[in-house]
Amino acid sequence: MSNSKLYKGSLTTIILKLLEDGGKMYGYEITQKVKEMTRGELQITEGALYPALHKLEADGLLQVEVKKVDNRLRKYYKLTQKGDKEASRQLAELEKFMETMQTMLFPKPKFS
Amino acid sequence: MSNSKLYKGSLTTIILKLLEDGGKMYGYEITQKVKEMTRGELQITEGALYPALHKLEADGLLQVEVKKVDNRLRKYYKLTQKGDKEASRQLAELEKFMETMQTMLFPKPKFS
DNA sequence: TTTTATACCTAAGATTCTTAGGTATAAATT
DNA sequence: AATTTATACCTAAGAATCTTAGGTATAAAA
Repeated sequence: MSNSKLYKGSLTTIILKLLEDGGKMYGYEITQKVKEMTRGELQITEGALYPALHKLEADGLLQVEVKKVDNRLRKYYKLTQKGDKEASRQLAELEKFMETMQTMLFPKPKFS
Repeated sequence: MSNSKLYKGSLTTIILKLLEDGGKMYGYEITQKVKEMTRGELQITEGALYPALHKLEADGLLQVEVKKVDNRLRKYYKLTQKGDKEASRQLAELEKFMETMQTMLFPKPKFS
C-alpha cells in the first residue's frame, strides 16, 4: 500500500467510497481501480485488502454475492444501509482530517 | 490522538514540521501547540508522543538538550541536519498523499 | 488539602499494515 | 508444449503505530 505510512488507516474509507460510487465491486477489481485512479501511486496489497473486506462484512457494512465468471470465482461486495451511512461518516471524517492537516502544516501566512 | 484512525502514521511528520518552524520544542509543548493549532481537533497522547520522540532521536533526526526550568525538567528537541532533510521529505510526501486522496475520493467532475 | 497543570516516562494490548507464502484458472509468451 | 503473467481468492507471522492505563514528581490553583 505505497511506501508511505500516511495511507495507514485510510483503506476502509477508500473501499467504502469506491463502493458508494461504483455499486458492487470485487476485491481484485478494487486493487486495479485504485492503481488506475492514482496512476500507480497507491497499490493496495491483497494482504491488507482481503482482511479489511472480511472485517467490513463482519461489521455489517458490506454484503457479499459470489459469482462465477469464466470459471473463476468473484466475490462482489456492496454497501448495506449501515455501510452507506458509515461511508458518509468516514468521508466527512476524511475531509476534516485533510483540513486539519492543511491548517497545521501548510498554514496560510497572515498579513501583518 | 483524535478518535480518527486517519491520523495514524502522521505523527512524526507533525513533529518534524513543528520543529522546522519552531526551532526547539519540548514534548509537553508539542502536545499543547498541536491542540491549540487544531482547536482541540487533534490531541497527541503522551503514550504516542514520547516513544515517537525517542525513536526520532535514536534515528539521528533529533538532538536533545535537557534544561531545568522552575525546578522541573524539560527535554528540548531540535532537528539535526539529517532531521531537516527528513522533514522536507515527509512534508513533500504528505502533500502528495493529500493530492492523491483528493483525486481518488473527491474527483473533479468533468464537463461532458 | 485536594485538584489541576506541568513535565517526564513505560508496558500491555489493539489495530493496521507488510511480507511471504498458498490455491486455482485463463491468457499470453517463449 | 512449457513457462510466465494475469486474474482471483486466501491466510499467518511479524512489524509498526497507536491507545489505554498506569507511574513519578513539582508548582499552581481551588
